Amino acid sequence: MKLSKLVGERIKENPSGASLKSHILLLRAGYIKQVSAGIFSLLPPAQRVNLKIQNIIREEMNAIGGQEVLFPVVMPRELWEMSGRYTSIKDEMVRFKDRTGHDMVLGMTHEEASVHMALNTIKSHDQLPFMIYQIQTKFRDEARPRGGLIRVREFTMKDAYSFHTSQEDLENYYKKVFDAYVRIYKRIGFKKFIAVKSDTGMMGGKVADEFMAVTDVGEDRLVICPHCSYSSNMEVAVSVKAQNDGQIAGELEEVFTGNAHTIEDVCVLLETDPAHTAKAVCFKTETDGKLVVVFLRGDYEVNEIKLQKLVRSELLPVDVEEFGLSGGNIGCLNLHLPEGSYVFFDETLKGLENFVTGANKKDFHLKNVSASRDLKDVEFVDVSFVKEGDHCAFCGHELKLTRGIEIGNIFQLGTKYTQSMGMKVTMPDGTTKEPIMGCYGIGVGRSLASIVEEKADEKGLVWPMTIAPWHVHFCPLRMDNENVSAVADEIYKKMLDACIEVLFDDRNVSVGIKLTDSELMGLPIRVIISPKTLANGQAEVTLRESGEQLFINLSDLISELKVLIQDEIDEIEEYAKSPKITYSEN
RNA sequence: CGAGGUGUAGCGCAGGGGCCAGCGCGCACGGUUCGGGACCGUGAGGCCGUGGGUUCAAAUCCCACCACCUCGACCA
Repeated sequence: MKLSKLVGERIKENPSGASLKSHILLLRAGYIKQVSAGIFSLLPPAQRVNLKIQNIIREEMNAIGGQEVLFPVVMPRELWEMSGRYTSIKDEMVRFKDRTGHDMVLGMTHEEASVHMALNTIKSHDQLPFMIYQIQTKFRDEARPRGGLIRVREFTMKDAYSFHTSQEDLENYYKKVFDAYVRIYKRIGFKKFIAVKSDTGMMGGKVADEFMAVTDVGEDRLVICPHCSYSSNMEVAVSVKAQNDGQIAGELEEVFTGNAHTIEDVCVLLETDPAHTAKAVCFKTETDGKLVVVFLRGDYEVNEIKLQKLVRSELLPVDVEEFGLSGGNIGCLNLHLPEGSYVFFDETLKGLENFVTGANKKDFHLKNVSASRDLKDVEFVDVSFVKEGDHCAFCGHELKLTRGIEIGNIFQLGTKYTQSMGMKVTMPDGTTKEPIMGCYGIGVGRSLASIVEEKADEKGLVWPMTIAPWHVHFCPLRMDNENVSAVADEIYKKMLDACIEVLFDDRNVSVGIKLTDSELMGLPIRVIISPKTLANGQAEVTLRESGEQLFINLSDLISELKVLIQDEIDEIEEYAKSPKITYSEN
């Protein structure tokens, strides 16, 4: 490809409104162009990366028996009503009417379509297990797209669906997919990625793992044990909470605290610290409007996802006065709640002595409360977030908190969709059974952006050889020089003949522009010729990632480049074969 | 959906009732340079986000809307 004809432009100044490295560099290097909020066009270089990532995914999916299919983007309402998701999913799904007035939706995931494909065509246990997958555009009307390709509304996703006759068979296959995912991310070039336990959310099902590109700019908070294999999304992470010190409490005492309602104010007033308070956090259930009160140690936060599982409902904010409570003075003793209310005591209160809590009376708090004395009959549950300093629930080591971008996920779905859509297969004993499903997603564009986050430097993009849009950036300096331009044309032709993927900067522009553009675009190998190098019959070869520079005789250039390219690819493939990340039950 | 912000040339921005709407980069043409975003000259490029109002006069003031960005809520 000749750079003079490449669609897109390199820009010098940082685009306004972009703050993430991947967003800024992909814009500046001419890889992406925004069309609307969360909607982007991929320019030729980005599409080449996109296709290479897709091919890696395709190879690994095929290698574990996946059958590639293509589901429709537009689906009728009825298909989504079969699973109940036409109503359970809200504004995130785009709906519209076709010309006859029929309700249609844009596909944001394809569980329904995958069951539909198998429905009535798969009839016997003998045809299971199988896995079908597609690589296709999804549209999710995200409330707030952000970060360039990190969080978008329209995106390319690989989604796969497997069908099994037993939970055991699903679990075995699930591990295979897990390993395939590890290989995929390694082949793409990721070094900093991990698998974490996650919430199953609207997909339903029990077990779910997410693959995370570890980065400070990630949207998800992660909990990792540096000692054992435990790693989890903060949403569902468990831990041994910070120890309570067990100091002896004195007599219960009611104290006037007036306008001090927040934990901070109360602590200042009573000269204590948040770790010696029990705060109340209140919600209302979405389903039936019941009050939910959670007590937890003042320095912890409520994990609403854990809480939602306990009350089996979404949670809404609540005005506690409406339930006759005194906001800011709710405490865990002598609490009188309306019939049917939920009250939970978080495990952070277990063993807590000598603490402060609301007195359930306007303007008053209780001092010297003791869990062992005053909360004797209480059952403690885990509804709090893991906090810095907590310890691993499995090995006791201190946990680390970090952040990540979700670049893929795998779910054990169960029978939610086969059951609701009536898919059954005949078993050997003549009975029928609803197949048990797994589903497995990878965000292609998000993976592309995440690898940029991991590898790009202050000069620009840095592509791993396996997904680079072109392997070689051929950059002759002084194209006004007749010798240079003649030799350049010749070398370019030889590169093409040798099937080297090359971007040829054929422009007659200044050296600075050529060099900075090449660094910005991030191709792994840069080949320079100039009057200087030609005087020695050489080309200068620079490796983008390491900056390593070598001079190669023109006569050996093509063969040397092929070796450099192949070595780099081999190294990544070799790395992909040794999975350091393995599936863990915890 | 909540809070804040921004819309002026392809990009980054200035101008905030009155003359012809500007600067830098980029683009086109000519010339000189050229191994780290060179320089000189000439030129093209604007519904000042949209609609309504105030005024003799609006890019500028007022109202509404739209779009986009940031933070939060939400997120298979």
